[in-house]
Amino acid sequence: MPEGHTIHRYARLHRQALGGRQVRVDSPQGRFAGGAARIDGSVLADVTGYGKHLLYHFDAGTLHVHLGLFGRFRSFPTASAEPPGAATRLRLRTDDWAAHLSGPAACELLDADAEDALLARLGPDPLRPDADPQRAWEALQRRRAPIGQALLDQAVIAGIGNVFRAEALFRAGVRPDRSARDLAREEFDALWADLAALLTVAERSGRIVTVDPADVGADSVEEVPDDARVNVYRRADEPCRRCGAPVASWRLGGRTVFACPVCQPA
DNA sequence: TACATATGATCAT
DNA sequence: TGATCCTATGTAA
Repeated sequence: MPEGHTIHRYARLHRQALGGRQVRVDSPQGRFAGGAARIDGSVLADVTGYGKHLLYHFDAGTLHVHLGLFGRFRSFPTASAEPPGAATRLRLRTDDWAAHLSGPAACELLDADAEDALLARLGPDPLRPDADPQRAWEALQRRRAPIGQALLDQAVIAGIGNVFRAEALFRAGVRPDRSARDLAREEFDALWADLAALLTVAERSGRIVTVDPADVGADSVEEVPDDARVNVYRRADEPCRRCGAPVASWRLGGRTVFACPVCQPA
């Protein structure tokens, strides 16, 4: 679930449902009880997403949430909300609407310095209007790591995860183990623009679709079936949708990467 | 019931 | 590079 599109989608939905209102905050699980008590009942001025980080700007303090690999929100009209499970680290509620968070890697209050430090270590986020791709280009010039590894580094580009790495490199025809600094500027520009486009579609729809709908017999992104959404991610040994060659996978930067050996030549 | 795996990141070695 | 943390899910035993 959680790459940058998920975070920005939560930010938008939570801003819409809870923004500008007094929010009840608690921690049914108990592990965030102290922090929750400090912001409980204060007004949620805004919710912002930056890369894979969510910031809830309460009058009484800033709440930082990072979903990690497992974190997720469930939301419901308050009247029909299910009882919070034993793993519900954080619950946000108004009279109308409730969100339950489980499994986050981070759920904590940040002071202004900590918030600045957090944002300072992130690269530009393609989903943010203020993103400066030049910073990402310069960061890539400084690395000798492969591009597939650099793309997962949040200090290079914020918000990219394992699915978008595999899919954007496939669409760019770039092999993940090529050196980051060997990318041509035109290749980088196209990659950035494609990441922004893919993330935007995913933020709106709530799912990652990186195939051309026509390639899988669909008329629109919405009509692409769930089992045909991506080109290479988690499709090891299956035929490439473009050329039919078996999709390859290997470990890169501690994660599994997927690529077509033919469409992404060395 | 247990195990493997996962769209993440950090810390130790 | 490996261990570790967080939770849910699907498959094997």
